[in-house]
Amino acid sequence: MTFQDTFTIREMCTAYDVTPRTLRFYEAKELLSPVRQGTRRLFTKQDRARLLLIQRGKRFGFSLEDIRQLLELYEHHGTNQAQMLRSYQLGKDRIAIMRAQHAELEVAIAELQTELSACEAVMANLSQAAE
Amino acid sequence: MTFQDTFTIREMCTAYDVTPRTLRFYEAKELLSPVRQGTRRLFTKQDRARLLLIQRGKRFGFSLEDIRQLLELYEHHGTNQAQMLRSYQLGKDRIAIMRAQHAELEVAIAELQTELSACEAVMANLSQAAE
DNA sequence: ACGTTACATGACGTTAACGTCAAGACGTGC
DNA sequence: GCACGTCTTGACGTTAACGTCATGTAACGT
Repeated sequence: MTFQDTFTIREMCTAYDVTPRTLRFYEAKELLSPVRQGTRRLFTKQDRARLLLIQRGKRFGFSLEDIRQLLELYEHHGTNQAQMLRSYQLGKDRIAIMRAQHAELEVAIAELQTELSACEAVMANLSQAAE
Repeated sequence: MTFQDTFTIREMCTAYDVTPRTLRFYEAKELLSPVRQGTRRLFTKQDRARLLLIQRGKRFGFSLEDIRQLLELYEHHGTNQAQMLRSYQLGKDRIAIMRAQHAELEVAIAELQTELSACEAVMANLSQAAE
């Protein structure tokens, strides 16, 4: 009784809230590499980790191609030195972008909060005037 | 000698690094509302502020439609009460998303930094082995 | 008056990231 | 052994956010 720690495509879909089409699309774009049992896909633990990174990257506004290149960085197994240096540089650039984004988000959040507070003040006045 | 604080489309493009097509597109989508001098567009100070918010929103991965609705919040001038309440709620939702994104970014940055450090270690070994 | 820019409005093309549908293979219960 | 559900591979459709012409006009220098 060998216990294979793999998910079928349907299991993946319910677990990560995506469609089969999306998973096949990601495979075509070389973001995932499920193994095959006959003709069917079986998604490994690695695929699941990758999918989490993909979804996170998307929330940050990265393109799938951006993400694909970043994934290489997270798996410098069979990569040669030149390849590794490239993805390292790419990671460096990306982390700089993310730091900038992080700082900018703070500003944006503060500004939006100010707007919301102003909005609340106006609405308080309105409801008071209605009495 | 009246000094109009407006930009032509070309001035906007060079100032904000966008194309004329982009500005016209934003106008069509009601994100900008330049005044007209005859047939030509003149972008006001308000348009410039809006454009900055648009570009920032895009960096956060928001769609133009998301941004358009947020812009309404920043200008509750002629809006009625119902309209105001809606954009207020929308702002509430959005700021929650942004806060989550902010927290998630910290994690992602830390993880990526770990990868980069590991990468540096490997590369240091390689260059040492080459001696 | 006239050629040169700068701008205008369509209208069609493009890319990313999937959605949707058609047609076939594959295992599973009965 | 066959109906059924789940999977497969194409292939074409769709939406967002513009790019890229083609064609026309309006101001401006000479």
